[in-house]
Amino acid sequence: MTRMDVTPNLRCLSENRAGLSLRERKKLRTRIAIRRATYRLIASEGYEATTVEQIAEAAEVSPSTVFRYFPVKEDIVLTDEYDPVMADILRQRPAGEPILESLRFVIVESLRGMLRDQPEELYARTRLMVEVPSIRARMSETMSTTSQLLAQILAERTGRDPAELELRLFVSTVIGTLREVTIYWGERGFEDDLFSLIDRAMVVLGDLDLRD
Amino acid sequence: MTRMDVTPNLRCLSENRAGLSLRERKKLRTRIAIRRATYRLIASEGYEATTVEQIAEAAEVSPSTVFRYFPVKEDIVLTDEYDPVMADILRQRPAGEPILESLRFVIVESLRGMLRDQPEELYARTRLMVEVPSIRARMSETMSTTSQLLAQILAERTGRDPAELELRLFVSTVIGTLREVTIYWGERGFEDDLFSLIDRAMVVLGDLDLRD
DNA sequence: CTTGATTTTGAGAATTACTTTCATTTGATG
DNA sequence: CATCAAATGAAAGTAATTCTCAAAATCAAG
Repeated sequence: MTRMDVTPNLRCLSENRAGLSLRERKKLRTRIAIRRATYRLIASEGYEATTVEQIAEAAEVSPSTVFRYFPVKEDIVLTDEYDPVMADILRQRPAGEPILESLRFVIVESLRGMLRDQPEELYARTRLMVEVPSIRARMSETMSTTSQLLAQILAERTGRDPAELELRLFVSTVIGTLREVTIYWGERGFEDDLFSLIDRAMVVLGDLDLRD
Repeated sequence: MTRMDVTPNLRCLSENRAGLSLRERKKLRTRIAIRRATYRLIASEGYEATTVEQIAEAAEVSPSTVFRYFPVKEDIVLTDEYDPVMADILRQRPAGEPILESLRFVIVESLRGMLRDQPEELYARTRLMVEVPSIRARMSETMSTTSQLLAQILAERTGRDPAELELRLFVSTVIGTLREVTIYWGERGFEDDLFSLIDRAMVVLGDLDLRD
């Protein structure tokens, strides 16, 4: 809800404490504390075995507060603030650039950002995506939201109808590919170079393009 | 668990009562009763508002039994027996056929079958997919299983490694497209012709193909 | 058709995610 | 400091899901 007013810094995300009121900073701290506690507990106990009560205790807040910040347990682990980042990157792409290329750029840049800022979180999240079906499922939902957002932006840029089937399919295919690549990467223990995998994926997408 | 021994008839699925023991037939009847009761209740009360207890009562079984048949509430609504059907259709495709064409055929034929055998269920399910996020999420998971199954078959046919990234991406893209098209279809109140939508989707996928 | 083995079912208790409500605390502000 | 609005915690409630165990149904032999 309050996410809109924070212009996201492409560099460091959850550290963005500049110019926030005491209240806001406290909220941010709580949010981070909950997430940290969760990742810690999950790492030692596993996802299912970690109850919200434990998380609350570890983060030194009440269970109600946890639910206030993250309505669904899975959200704690997969809510990321990268949607607006991706949106920004996409908006900065030249209008004439082929759509596939724009999306590739967005994906690569976002991943690069995540790997730079919070690599551990990216690994942890990917691991969860591979291991916990409910998280994987929810992640797909998240990505489908991302997909809609990007489609919206591309619609503006190309003057298409954002609801147009073809555009939706195009974007969701690319995002779906990102999902698959990430899972593949995680399944094989992060041994491959993520960006090489993305390159291979792009080859498969080949000259997928929107025609008129 | 017992699903493997039933060679699925391409014509009528849940009616396949031939040569089953009393026990098996009874189980099948229970399964169908639960599903029917669920769809009925959902139609009048909505998905979230329908509790498993109500379902159990309506189907005249105990809640435990419901959970024994469908471990997760969502399963009642989205478990379908079409995976083996799709697999069979795919296996019958000529080895030389382009993969995309094979998959298109599988999709079109399966949908045709569903529309013929249980159109109401297809509509109901699609409606749920559009309206209930948790179902949509789970449906994606289901489709990803389907996707793996089909990839496996295609791997055998083409002599590829079933775990190969490119193959996985290819199949999951096509299945993901089916998902999107179905949602699109449902969002617009089933006004479009489903098969025309699929044709349009195939145009977007264009000459997506696996190269070596 | 009776008996004993096997399967399926139902009853009930326990866990846990999630919701809702309300009183209390805390930061923002004049 | 006094006041208002937002944030928190406490507590009770709902519903999904799991587990356990005993009763009932089916099956396979004799």
